[in-house]
Amino acid sequence: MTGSDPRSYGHFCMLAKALERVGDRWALLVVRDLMSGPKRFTDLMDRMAGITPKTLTRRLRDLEADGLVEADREAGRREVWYQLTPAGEDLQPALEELLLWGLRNVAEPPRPDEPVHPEHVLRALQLQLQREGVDAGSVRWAVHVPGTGNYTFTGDGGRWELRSEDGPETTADISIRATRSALARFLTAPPPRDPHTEDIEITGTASAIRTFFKAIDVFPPGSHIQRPLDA
Amino acid sequence: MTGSDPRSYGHFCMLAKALERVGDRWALLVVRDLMSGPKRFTDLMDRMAGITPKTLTRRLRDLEADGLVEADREAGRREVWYQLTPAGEDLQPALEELLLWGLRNVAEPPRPDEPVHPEHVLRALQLQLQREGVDAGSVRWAVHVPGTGNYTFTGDGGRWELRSEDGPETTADISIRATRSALARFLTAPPPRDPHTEDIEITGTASAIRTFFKAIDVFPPGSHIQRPLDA
DNA sequence: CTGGATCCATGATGATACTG
DNA sequence: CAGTATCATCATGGATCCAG
Repeated sequence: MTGSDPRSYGHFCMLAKALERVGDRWALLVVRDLMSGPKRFTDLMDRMAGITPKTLTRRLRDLEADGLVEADREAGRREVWYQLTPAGEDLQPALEELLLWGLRNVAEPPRPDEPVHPEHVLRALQLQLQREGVDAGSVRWAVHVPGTGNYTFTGDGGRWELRSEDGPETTADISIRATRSALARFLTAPPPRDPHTEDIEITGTASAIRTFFKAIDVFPPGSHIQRPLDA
Repeated sequence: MTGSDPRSYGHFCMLAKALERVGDRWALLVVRDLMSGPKRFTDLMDRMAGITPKTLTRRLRDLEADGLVEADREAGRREVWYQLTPAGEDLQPALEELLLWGLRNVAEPPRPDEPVHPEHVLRALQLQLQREGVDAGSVRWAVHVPGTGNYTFTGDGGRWELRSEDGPETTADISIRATRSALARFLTAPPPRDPHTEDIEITGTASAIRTFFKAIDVFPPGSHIQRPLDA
């Protein structure tokens, strides 16, 4: 009412001001997908199944105007690359806490028709391992998901990292190969997990595989403590 | 086809699932104001200037359905008290990170007509002191703001707390008395601050007041490191 | 092909007034 | 005190189309 901008809350509260910038529908999901590096318009369209081009355009323009996103439009090049500014990257702690809240409070198994991007599942695993302080020594896990690229999961003394690998497969302690949905089902199922699941292939030394299974026992959260019995 | 609920993102991503529950407009501001204790409908209306009763009702019903908020409707009593469930309280880390992001990235001084609630400003100060690890020993500051109640700010070895005081004024090292907007202007102005500002009254020993001013030098963020000099 | 824009439908939100 | 009712507006979704 007071503010010239109807989308403003008009409160002198930094949470309200934060939400004025990232509170719109899809906004934080755009930031999430740009967190792993610059992307093109169609890259973002692919990852965010369900968004319309109109809405994505609007979100990118808003985020750009608020200084969270930067568009690289090089002359003579077709593609437009969107990337986060420092202010955008600075949202990482908030995104992590929101993701962990979702992990703790709305953990539902994936529905059969629900699109799954490996990066989102692996990111959840990484944050949970980090949060629980799981220390599996110095390990390196390669994850291969046909159609969405390869990921490398590394742990070193309680510190975990997730990287997307564009190049050829690198050496790793274990190698996991699965479809998108199989990976999601495997990781979201409560322990104990079956090392010989049909639809997922894990290779490596028996010792490395045991280390892997022991580490991911903390995922999903609460599963190693207790399981509520319902759907 | 994909989602029976049109408000669902339809992604298997815990951040998306979190945003399905707290991503609606005003939702996180409701959670914010319930974080300091149970409130009535009109309490929330007062704090969230600009929300319409229809929208507040809708948000409370949604949050209740999602298990974040609980309504106490005692028979024979007019008032309805809303409070957070454990899942709702569990949002505190996420709210704190979002607030700190706002503090770091959109720090604007309050506009003259902008309603200010002391709790929001003091909460920002608390989080910043905590985040910066400021240790002022064991201190107790009383804040009196006519019309919005009293607050007690306590610090003990790097750990800071903010409480709303319903009862009479308790003993404290210093006592701050100001209007809403004066308090906001005082705290959001970059240091060095003037201990003898006209529109704010600070009482206590000279030593205690020095401790106070030194502690709040970290607020707002970045102000104690460097100030951009333009023009 | 990428990176959008346009048209239309609908649901969410805002403004204002009123009620059990 | 705690909402509901009504109307207006805006953001978003769905589908299609277009320019470089």
